[in-house]
Amino acid sequence: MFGAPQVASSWLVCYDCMVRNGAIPGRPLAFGALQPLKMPSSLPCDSCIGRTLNLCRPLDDVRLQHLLSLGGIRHWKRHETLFRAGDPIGAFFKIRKGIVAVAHTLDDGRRQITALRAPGDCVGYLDRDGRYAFEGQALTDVEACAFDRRKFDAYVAQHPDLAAALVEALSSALKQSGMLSLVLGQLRSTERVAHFLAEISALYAERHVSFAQPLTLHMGRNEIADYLGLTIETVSRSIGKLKSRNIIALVESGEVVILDFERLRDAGKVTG
Amino acid sequence: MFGAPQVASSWLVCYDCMVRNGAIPGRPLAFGALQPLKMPSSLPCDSCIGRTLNLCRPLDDVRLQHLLSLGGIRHWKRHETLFRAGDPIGAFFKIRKGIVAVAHTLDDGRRQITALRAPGDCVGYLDRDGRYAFEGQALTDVEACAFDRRKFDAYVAQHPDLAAALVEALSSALKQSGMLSLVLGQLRSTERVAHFLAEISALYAERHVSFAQPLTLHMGRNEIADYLGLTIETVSRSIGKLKSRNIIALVESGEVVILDFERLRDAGKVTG
DNA sequence: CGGGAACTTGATCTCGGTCAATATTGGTGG
DNA sequence: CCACCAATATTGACCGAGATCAAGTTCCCG
Repeated sequence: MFGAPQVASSWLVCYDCMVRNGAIPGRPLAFGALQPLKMPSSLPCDSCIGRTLNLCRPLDDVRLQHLLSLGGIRHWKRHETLFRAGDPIGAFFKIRKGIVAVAHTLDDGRRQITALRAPGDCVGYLDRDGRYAFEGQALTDVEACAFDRRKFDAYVAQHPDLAAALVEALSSALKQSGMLSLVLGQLRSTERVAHFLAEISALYAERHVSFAQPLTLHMGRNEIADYLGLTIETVSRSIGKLKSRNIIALVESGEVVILDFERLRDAGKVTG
Repeated sequence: MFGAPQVASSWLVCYDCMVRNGAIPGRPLAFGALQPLKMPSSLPCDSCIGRTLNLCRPLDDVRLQHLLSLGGIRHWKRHETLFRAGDPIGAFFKIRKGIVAVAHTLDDGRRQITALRAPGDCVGYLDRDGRYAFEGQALTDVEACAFDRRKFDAYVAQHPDLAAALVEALSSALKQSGMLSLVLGQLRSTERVAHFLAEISALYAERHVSFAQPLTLHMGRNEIADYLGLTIETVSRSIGKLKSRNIIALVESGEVVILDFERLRDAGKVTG
């Protein structure tokens, strides 16, 4: 998908940069103004950082030297942990493939997923006294660039365009987080589930995780429940209600077909 | 005393900068390393911007010229609106005095306060298509620096230290927002109220809004309810429970005395 | 097939919402 | 300073959405 893995001098471009340039999954990429980046494929591409800044452009030698020292690409399997709340911060991550849940767990086991992050997003940036404020868990198999936090911060300090992109990313995350508070504080169970389905659908389409119906949720009922502040039983029942109203349908293997997008958005109230 | 024209060259320092330098309310300030800033008192001080960057230092002439064009200080009374969700973004605000609620209201009237902002914090930065994503309402009389958003963004682009501070501020806000999601999604009513009281107490102490017991909440029951995703009756009952457990006490005029900070934190679960 | 995990469905209970009745506070004018 | 009234807070009775507990059912993978 990113071109053949040619060890030492291949293309290496972020998923979201790819998307921005009109890539169609399974088809060869046409990058227009972009030029090939000469660097090992196991290292973060300029666009991985650049998108943290919405930039996608060739490297000069100096910048390349910096990049080589920042970090590299890593992989996680579904349900594995990228980082744990309270652990000393080592790296922060820019997702290339897969979905990551940012969550927090109470002593008694209650757990709240506070955000879902898709390709192009960053996770693991928030800290408290040098430790992760939340935990990051892979909801699917995940590929991400792992940046050494201190080196990255130093790098950002020298590249104002990167800082601007970081501000943009954080703003977007903060807006989404506020919307989640609205959902958790004000919506009824079925409204929450409807909102979730609409949100997931829009997110996956935007980030090219899933491209069409039927929609693969990539989340079990317990994960949906932890995201929406409900129990798995209530999630199941709410899905049942939406199904009986002919707003959605469940296809074999648990995938979801949205039959009436208009009414789904309507049932979800929050349009954000 | 010295006959100097006070109008155009008075001190002007952010509340939080003041606090950082050990100011005691009602007492003359002792600023230590700080030097007086020469600028009209109706304009934002360097530290208003600088703190957006944790800086507090004298201006050079060039920087002053920029500052003069960015915006000025404005005032709002309790319950007035700083900005409305959906309105085109004009300014963003750095609070000097008072408390601001960031909120979102659904068509049917349900309302969620998604954040509380105190002196030193910024509000009105989040947008959606050039419009405010949330509304900002004064919970007390408020004094804030209003910055023209476009000019400010341009200014930030030229001052990397400012961008870094903005990243810091947004990170902090995002962390708090995640904690609110945890509260709204997982805590029971009395736990939420306990958490709220502990949070408010810490916030006010840290930002020198209130300095001691009894604690003035600056929020009515309906505002607490909108923040915690509860009803005013439930808030009232939860306060009653904490009172009957001798964790808090209510003094005349509705102020709160925290009798047992340990048990209050404990009842609030989330320590963030 | 068989067995375990995930999902659905049903019965019951409980917390918090709703509706309603006071009680208290705060502001205004006499 | 007090009387009055509106706004806000407390308290009570009742109800319902969603949690909890408990079976079933389907799906998946060896």
